[in-house]
Amino acid sequence: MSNTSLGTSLTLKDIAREAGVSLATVDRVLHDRPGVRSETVRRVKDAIERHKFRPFVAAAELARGRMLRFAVIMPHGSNVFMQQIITHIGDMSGWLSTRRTTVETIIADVFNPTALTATLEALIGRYDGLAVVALDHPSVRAAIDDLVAHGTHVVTLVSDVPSSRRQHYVGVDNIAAGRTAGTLVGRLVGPRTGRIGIIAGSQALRDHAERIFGFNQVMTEEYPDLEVLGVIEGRDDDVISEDLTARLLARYPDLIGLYNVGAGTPGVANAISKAGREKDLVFIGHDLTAYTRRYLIRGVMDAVISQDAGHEARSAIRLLLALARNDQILEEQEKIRIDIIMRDNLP
Amino acid sequence: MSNTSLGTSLTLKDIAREAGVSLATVDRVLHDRPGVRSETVRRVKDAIERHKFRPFVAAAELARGRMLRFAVIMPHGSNVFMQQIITHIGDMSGWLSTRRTTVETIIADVFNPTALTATLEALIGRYDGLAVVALDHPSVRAAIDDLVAHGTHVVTLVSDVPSSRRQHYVGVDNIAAGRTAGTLVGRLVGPRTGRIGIIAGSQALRDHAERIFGFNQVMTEEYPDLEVLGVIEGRDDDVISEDLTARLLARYPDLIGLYNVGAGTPGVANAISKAGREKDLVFIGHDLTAYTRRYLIRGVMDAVISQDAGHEARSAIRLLLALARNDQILEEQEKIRIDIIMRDNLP
DNA sequence: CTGTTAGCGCCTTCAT
DNA sequence: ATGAAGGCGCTAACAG
Repeated sequence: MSNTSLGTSLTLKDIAREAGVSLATVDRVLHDRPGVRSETVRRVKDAIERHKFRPFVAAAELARGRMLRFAVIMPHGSNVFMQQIITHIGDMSGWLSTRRTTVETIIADVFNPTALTATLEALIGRYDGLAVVALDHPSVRAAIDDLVAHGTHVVTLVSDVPSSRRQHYVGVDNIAAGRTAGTLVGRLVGPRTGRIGIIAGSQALRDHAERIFGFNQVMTEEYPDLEVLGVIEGRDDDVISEDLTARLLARYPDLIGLYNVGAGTPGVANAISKAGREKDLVFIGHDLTAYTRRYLIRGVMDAVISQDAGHEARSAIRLLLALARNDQILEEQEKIRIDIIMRDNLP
Repeated sequence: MSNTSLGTSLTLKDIAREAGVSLATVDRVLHDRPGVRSETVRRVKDAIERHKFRPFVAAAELARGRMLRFAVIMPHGSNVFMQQIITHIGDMSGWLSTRRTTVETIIADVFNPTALTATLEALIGRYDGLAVVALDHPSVRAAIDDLVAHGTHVVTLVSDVPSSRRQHYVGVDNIAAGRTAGTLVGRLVGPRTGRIGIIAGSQALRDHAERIFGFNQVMTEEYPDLEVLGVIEGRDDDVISEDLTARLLARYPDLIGLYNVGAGTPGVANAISKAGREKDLVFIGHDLTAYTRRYLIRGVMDAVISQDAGHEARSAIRLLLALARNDQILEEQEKIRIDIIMRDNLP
């Protein structure tokens, strides 16, 4: 029987007494605020350290008094995955209102650097925290850095801007996701040889490019017998994707595997079904939706690679909350996993 | 731009004024405490409903003043997965101390119903919340119900006691986990035919039995050409498992798949390596550990089916916290997934 | 540079 | 059955 926590709870007052100063001074030290002699700072920090004192977050929250304002910046359009994130953010509103926190969803043209930059710049000073689905572009980076410099906490969502000062990235490693797709295709086609097709939304999208990169890595390294065809761009559109897939199937009768990098999965699935290739073609895609769920159950799809939209939504909000209250972040909890979903482990 | 949360924040006082009563009365209604005329209750509830009022958790937490005491009841022994949970619980202690909450780990003989029952009974009235790795047995169920009746919040962890009054189960559906293993073996062996071996700790363990059940379900339904051998019991022990696996491999040269239901995976892996069967034998097991991680990378194992120990630990604690403070539970967040882990999506 | 003080919103006695 | 009032521990304004 081991105690994994501290016994009785100290308060600021105890530390103040210990260090021979007033409450206010301890508070200043605790928050690295100026106006305290370094000698005094040391004394106070000592006392804090000695007792492993951690202020009671509830009291701080109450005393701060202010409401927290967060915003999530999402792309417009009908991408199901993004819709899921928006829905999950909405699902938290009750929980958040109980914490005096509001979240707004701001729809922006995140694929246009100029537009996104303008949107971000206009938000300076208006929110305590921002979660942004951001394009990686110098002016966007600058806008993010500006926001952070002005005291807004920023996390990037789904798509990162690695060189910026955002305090966290909430999303997956897309190269690894692509590699996972590659391994699944390679393993599931088995000993057969033949061609493998790749359909992407656009190779100009960073996440799509990264997934393709990872996919090809695995294919060349480990499945040299499988011939990977050039990438086809379905622009994340069902109709276009169906059309392109149909042509591909007609043209290459020895096509044994298909990897859909982005959206448009219903289109691809339709083409496969119409060609009567559901059984023998290995088909892997991304994101769990009402559609892909059905395709898994029917056996049209063999596996879905997914990042949990709910987890990403909650993680972004949790991070912003922790940053705003400067509460401890449980790093492990905020790692987004690459989920492999097959028929039997559907959530 | 849509606001997903409430505007200004009301307080108890506002509701009190609205309903023409005092703070204390609103508080009573809010917590279903007795001593309020039903007519008054209605008036207050109306006002609360009308304004969608939710009390500020931070204020409640501060006012309550009391520290919360939780305990996690874990089996003794060296099961790595259980150790991971214990470690993750420990990792939260800093975060918890900031919330005036302590967690203790209690090691008990959870496989012995009498012993477990006694342990539980002795805990009545001593904790605000309990997470229990529990055996499903009538006397254990009774003990849990007793605890709940005395105001202790109880969640079951890893292994459920479905008929009890525990307010939550934190863990996975083991039948589905077994089915997932079955699908993976079936798909990964490809078009080959041959025999499939199953090694379990003990068929008397509920979770092992359920996994085997799910595994066999899939094999009979979908892979009738694969002959599944009778279950071998390695008692979750590396040495025994290695020995048994070695015999199996020697006896059945056409063994093409192996499913290890419980622990002892290093033993099984060793036997496979020594027999030089790493490449052609499909090997699936449970739980991500330092070992299984290495086996995935080396290609000895093809996939690991896992439940995230960190998630389970955090989920159990979060649930107990929410229950104790009667804060909203985000159900979706507490669902434990069956993770399929292959080399490329290793976390 | 440091201390004093008035709340923040809710819970909990204690009166009525 | 209901109300009044004093904190809980911290923050932030204001004094000194």
